[in-house]
Amino acid sequence: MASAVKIPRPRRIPVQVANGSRFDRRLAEILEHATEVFCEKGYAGASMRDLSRSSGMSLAGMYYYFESKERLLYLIQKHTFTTIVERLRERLEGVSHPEHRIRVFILNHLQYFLTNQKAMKVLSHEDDALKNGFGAEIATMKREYYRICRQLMDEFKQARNLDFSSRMAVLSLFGMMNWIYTWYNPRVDADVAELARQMGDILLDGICSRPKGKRKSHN
Amino acid sequence: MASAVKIPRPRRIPVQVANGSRFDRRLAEILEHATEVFCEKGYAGASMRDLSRSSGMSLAGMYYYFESKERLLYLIQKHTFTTIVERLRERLEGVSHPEHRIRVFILNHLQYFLTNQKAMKVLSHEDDALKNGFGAEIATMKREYYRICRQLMDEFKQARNLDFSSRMAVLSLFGMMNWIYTWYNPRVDADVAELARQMGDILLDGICSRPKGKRKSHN
DNA sequence: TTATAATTCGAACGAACGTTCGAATAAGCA
DNA sequence: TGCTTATTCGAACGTTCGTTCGAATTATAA
Repeated sequence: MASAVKIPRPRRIPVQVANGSRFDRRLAEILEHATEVFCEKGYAGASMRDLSRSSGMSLAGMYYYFESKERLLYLIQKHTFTTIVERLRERLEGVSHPEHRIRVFILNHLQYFLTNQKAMKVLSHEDDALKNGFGAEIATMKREYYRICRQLMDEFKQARNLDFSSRMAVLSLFGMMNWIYTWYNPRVDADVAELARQMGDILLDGICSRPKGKRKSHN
Repeated sequence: MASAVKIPRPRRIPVQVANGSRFDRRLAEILEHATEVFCEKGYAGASMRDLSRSSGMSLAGMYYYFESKERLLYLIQKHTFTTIVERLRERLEGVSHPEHRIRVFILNHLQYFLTNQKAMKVLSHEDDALKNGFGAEIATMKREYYRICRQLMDEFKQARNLDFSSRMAVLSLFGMMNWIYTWYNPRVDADVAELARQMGDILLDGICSRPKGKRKSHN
């Protein structure tokens, strides 16, 4: 028998093996806890030791599930984004009225934002923490999400024969919605549906009151 | 002659001695460069070595001007806030028409935001990086700024006999305005004055279309 | 010039960082 | 039961972190 020769282990092949495997479930748990910590301390401010403590796993053990802290953030952001876009597509399916479609968009965004407040804060707050490859993919998803909203806005504009900057309207809407994590307090503020309605009102009435070719004077 | 006895130096008394002294000017320079670095890397992500490199001063030399990295962030945020509120007060002085007063607020905010984009990003992005004492003071200034805007909104509401949530209106407005640092591109987007006008239109028309006691139906 | 105060810096401190390694344990299947 | 693979971990790695110290340098005023 030959003396024991060290065979190099094939490390870290998995990353996403089966669907709902033990590995996947544990990884999902870690992502959930990590999201909370990233939300509280920010990406750079959260140490791997913080993250391991929060999910009750040893520091070294974490690296069995992902190869770096950056990759962990990437996994969180990707999962968050994928989910929100997926839900949006489902909800838009049966709705054809342009105004309703925008209202569906707003409701979906706010609903997801408020039930996954931590994840969304991480997503909107740490959007430039990822370098090169990772960052580019997330940025693409973000652009796609913007594109969807922009298209809804254009359809609305055309249907009503209105004249306003879709870009401004979409970006203002995102601003209103994404800022919510800084102030929302369930004991003071209305529920999601009412909030979505109010923001929809502000936006839609705001852009509606300037019909094509006319300019309201402000004196 | 007595042997040389070390007299403990009175370290770090200054912090803000005279107005426009050499010390103050150099400190202002450091703050300016540090703002840029904080903006790019975030508070936690920017190291004291990054900060010292950016202002061309040695690492140790920085500590002559402030006693900790946290205090440096505090100085930046305080200066930014003080300036923006100061300018706002000046500009509101001669204006009495409620709608105009809100438009002045928006213009002032956006103007300061776009000319001091970096500082404002640091201000809105790192608002929970400061601990306890420092954080509390900045939070107070923020509340005061919110209060001013809220009051303008209430006056407008009363003057026009409207019915809407001032809180929602103010926070939506802040959202629209503060989100701007994520998208503004001077080569694509309108100038500040036009931008302020458009955001003012969206907000004011949006909240105006629901007169007291009435509810527009959305079908 | 000389004495004093203001400013700057190289070098180092201990602590915390992200990551790695090989051994130890648990799970799954024969 | 044993064998194999999947999972977990303590201990350590080299680096970088924020901060400090005392000495060196520069400005100020006599």
